[in-house]
Amino acid sequence: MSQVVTRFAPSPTGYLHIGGARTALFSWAYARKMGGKMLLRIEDTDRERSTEAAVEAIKDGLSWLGLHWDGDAISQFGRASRHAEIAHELIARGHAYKCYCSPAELDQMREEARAAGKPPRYNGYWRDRDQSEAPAGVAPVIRIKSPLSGDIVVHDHVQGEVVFKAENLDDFIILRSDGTPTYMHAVVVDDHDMGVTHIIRGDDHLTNAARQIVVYNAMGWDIPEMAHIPLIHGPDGAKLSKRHGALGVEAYRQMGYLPEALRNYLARLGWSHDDDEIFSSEQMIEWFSLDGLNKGAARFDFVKLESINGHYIREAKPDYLYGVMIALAEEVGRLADLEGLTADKATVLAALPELQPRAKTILELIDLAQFIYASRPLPIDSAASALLTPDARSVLGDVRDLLIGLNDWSVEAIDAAMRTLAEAKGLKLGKLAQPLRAALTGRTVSPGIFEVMVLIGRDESLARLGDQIDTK
RNA sequence: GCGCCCAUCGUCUAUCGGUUAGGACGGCACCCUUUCACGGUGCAGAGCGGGGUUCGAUUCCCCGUGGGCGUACCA
Repeated sequence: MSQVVTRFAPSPTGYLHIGGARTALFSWAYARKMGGKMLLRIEDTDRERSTEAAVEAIKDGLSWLGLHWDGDAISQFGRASRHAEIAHELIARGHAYKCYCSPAELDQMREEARAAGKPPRYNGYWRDRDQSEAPAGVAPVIRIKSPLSGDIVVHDHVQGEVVFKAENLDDFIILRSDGTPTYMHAVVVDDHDMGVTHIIRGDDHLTNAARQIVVYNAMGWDIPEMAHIPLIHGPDGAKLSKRHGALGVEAYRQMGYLPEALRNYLARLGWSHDDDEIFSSEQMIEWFSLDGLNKGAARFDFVKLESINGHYIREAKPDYLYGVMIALAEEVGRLADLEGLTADKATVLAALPELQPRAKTILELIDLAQFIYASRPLPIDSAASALLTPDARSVLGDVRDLLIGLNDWSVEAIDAAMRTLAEAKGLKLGKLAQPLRAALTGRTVSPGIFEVMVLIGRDESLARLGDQIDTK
């Protein structure tokens, strides 16, 4: 019974957003570190907003990031009768009661409290009132009896001891008038029943923790260890918006980020292990501890994410990257690229070591590979065509004559021949190389142009060169 | 309004009373160089403000300021 059990409990009202992904990452890392389990519970009690598609999106997102949960995902909605059972048990124990107040009466109470400079709260009208006074035809809610005085303290691994005065908490609803549980109640019952020992969640739940402790105490249940991690903010320090990165993890995949890079980046947002920046999942598990969690909110920074992504692209094996490129081209509908990458697989694989250091995302990697399968005559972008002046084209003519006579089509041989030619004509090598690059790739940026020539081969190289010399 | 949380370079962070306040991303300069990257070297860049406590505070306490979260028959 000493096994650690954590849980990730998203509500399926949308995709797995970036903040949720990080919460899951920490819950997962802690469970793995402690040799315990991470459970997945879908908080779908809000029937209006919950969708099956969102459940799948969340599971897909977790799987893509490599955050595997133990056992089957649990539906909170499916446990409604258990929640109701506990609510009624609480009444029987004298810790809860039925309340018949109307929304209008509730509004009035809140207004009065606010006017008195107090937190807006329920005033306990039905707390000790006899049920015989109940109005006819009104379905009651069940409220828990929150302590009237004293402190409720949350012992938090991140925030420390957080004290809430009992008078600031009201008798909140645990069971709605339609018999369904509220979040505050369902969470406690589920965490208890699931044997959760450590609750790791966003600190937007910190005040909720105090309310939930009321339920734990009323039932006489042990309170799990808690760690409320700070939220992720946008670059301006305010709430994370879509423009700032509050997207589903699949959006990151579609932008060309590698799961290991996103995972690594997210881990460093609010958690640290000395000065380590780059680490594998295994290392994170080995190093992870609740003590390493930060208290302040972190801002999301796409630039740093890109940098880390670039690192993982550089380190990756070509065949792995090739697979990711194919899958991504298909996912985002880049059919021409999908076709070219598939048709010229061997060349792409051979070119990848040249491409990798130049790409920050998989999308960029695909762009960089386009010169391989581009069909003639190549589209020339504006910067490249600016390079193809009449003078440059005439130089390219000399280059072509030289290359036609070249027997050894290797980087070394081409390099030597080109340098000799440049010297003979009194030109810097760049004067030959840049127009050549424009002609062979249609761009001003590419891997080493001699490498490009070897990659696409002699015939294709000469043909592309010819396209630029002979037209005009 | 009320309650709670937070605060080190632009950003992510190290520091757990004594440091020239360290690293990473980004920026700038230089090197490498056929372009762009990669790589290498160097530079600039921070303890929110005010009070305490202490021989000594970035670090502990209080106030202020700024930001965040919560305040639902949402989760």
